[in-house]
Amino acid sequence: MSDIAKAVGISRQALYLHFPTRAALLIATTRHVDYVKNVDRRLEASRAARTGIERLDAFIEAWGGYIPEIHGLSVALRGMLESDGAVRDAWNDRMQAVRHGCEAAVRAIAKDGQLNLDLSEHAATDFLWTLLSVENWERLVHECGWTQSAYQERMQAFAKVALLKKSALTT
Amino acid sequence: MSDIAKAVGISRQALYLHFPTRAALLIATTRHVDYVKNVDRRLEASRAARTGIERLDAFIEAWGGYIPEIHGLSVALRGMLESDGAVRDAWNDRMQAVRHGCEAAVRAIAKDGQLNLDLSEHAATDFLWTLLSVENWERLVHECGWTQSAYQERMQAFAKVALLKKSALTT
DNA sequence: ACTCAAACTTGACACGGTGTAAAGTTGACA
DNA sequence: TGTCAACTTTACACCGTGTCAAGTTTGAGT
Repeated sequence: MSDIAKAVGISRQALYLHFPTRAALLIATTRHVDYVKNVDRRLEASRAARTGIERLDAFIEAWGGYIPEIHGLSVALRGMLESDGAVRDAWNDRMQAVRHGCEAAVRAIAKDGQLNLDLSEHAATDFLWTLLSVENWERLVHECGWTQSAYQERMQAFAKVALLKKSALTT
Repeated sequence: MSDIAKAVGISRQALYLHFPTRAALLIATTRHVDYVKNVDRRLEASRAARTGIERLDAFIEAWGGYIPEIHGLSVALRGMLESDGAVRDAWNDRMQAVRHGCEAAVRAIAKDGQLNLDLSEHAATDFLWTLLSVENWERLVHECGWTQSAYQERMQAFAKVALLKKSALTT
């Protein structure tokens, strides 16, 4: 809080006047970033897709491209997940938005009759959502040194082989 | 530290006599758990496998079955990753052991000529390692409610479709 | 130009958790 | 009996979060 106040050029107490707790500041930042970067619009851009596969690709591109922009914030938020309920709620809320995107893509694939027969829609959503987690992005891009475009292409490929039935893969 | 001292039945200061810092205690705990549960032996059980695919399955079974046992500890450790270099080293060291297991499985698959042609051994290792992260296990088992056996089976299936070339998948 | 409220400042303090320091107790064993 | 290690009690320093109170600046409305 001191560091932020210093950076902003106000006193620490003025910061507390605006944001009663550190958690509140982070949550407000999350909301603000959402507003400025317009996550929801990005995620729903994939709605335009006609086929399930197109939708999956579009979703992975939109979300995968968004992760780098929120990464720093997500690290700060995640550091408080256990200790602070409000942060947990804010984080879960955002992650549920991502999950809905995953769910929609899976449903579109299922509608096309192309979902892997071994998976329920629910399990497929769980897996896609997990695959696309910020943590996995961090590991692959930061720790393993994948480029952003390699990340996106490979995730699209992995998602397809995992979620689609075999007959849909040669398409 | 107070809570632990209380639970152990000694004074907080006696605890500091044994472990100079909180981080040291966690690291020592990690070492002890490793010793008691013998991770390395488990992970290397997959060495016996004759084919790459067998090795992959055995590794996922061994590591996947081990995660629940270290999960609580891993949560504590991860909470200190940013702030404490020694914790980071200890954690990275353990994670590198897992990565070596992944690498060995990937190499065995490549030796069989069954590795997905779109992936280098390195990229395949990166992906497998990421797929099998403790964080993903948490998300799927705790948050999504997958059973441990569903986790293991599905991870084996996902790993195979992601890493093997198409001609090896019908086997 | 004056007033008033909101925004902000300074300075102090409480609390909890980590880690340090010092002096005293206990018990084993040589 | 002496001594050494393990432990205890008590006290304190430091840091970060959050609170409180009193005083100052600013600027919008009349």
